[in-house]
Amino acid sequence: MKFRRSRQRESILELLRSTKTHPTASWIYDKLKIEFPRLSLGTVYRNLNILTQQGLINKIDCGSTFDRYEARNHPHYHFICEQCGSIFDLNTPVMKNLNNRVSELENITIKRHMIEFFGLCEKCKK
Amino acid sequence: MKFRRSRQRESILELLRSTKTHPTASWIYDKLKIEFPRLSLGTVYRNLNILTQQGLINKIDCGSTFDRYEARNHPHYHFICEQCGSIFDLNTPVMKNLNNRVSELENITIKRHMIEFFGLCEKCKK
DNA sequence: GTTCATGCAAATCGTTTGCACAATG
DNA sequence: CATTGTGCAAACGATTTGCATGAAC
Repeated sequence: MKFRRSRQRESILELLRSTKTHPTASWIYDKLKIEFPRLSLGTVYRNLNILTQQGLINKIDCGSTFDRYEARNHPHYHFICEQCGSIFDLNTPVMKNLNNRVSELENITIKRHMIEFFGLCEKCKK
Repeated sequence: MKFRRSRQRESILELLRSTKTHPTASWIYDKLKIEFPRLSLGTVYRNLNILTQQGLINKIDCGSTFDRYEARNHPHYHFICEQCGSIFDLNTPVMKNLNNRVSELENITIKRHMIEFFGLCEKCKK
């Protein structure tokens, strides 16, 4: 796939680079509506996908478009297969002191954390 | 809010407790359709929300129903405010050896990981 | 018998897509 | 001029909700 330049896409990238927040598509749409009065949300989504493909921006996701549930038993981390999307519980011990360590470093109060590890599961590795 | 018991809700909890997978609502729906032929997806969703409220199950999420984007610069972790949903980049150094450590422990190949810390941000703390 | 839960269908919301036209190289 | 990007509107898929009926306490 070959990409051409477009003023819309360049403005989206510029806008994302200029902010420390983690915008949603509609936030971007609202901002750029001033520069491009005829802009459509579809264009924003299309360009966000292209920029992600190009590795110029990151989409913050958990590896699934579905809500997923689990019966709470004990704290644990997750391993998510990048190919098939399966989620596995890990036995790796939870870092209990991590919240406190980071709280001190950042000067905020952290109550909990989640870690997702990504890679290929047994089946997809073959 | 007061909750009554319902056979549907109890079966959903039982099902979630009996599996090591991380089911979606429709997977649960399919399984329970045998026991409750008139079951509706709405009921599954309602009960999943109630069970989550009661703390009996976990919903695996990243703190946002919107896709969020950021311009990639350097690896970092995220802090997410449990109240307002804001996402902040942390300066805490990334644990480069974590992938390898966990890979050895679990005997799988981990390529990357994400950490989200949760708590209350400056504004919401007040 | 009052309140909560259910089934059903319609509505909602974020995101994607088909199409005709405009912009890029 | 061949191809990619745009705006617009319709479609999509996961989740939620309104309503009349049924179950729980």
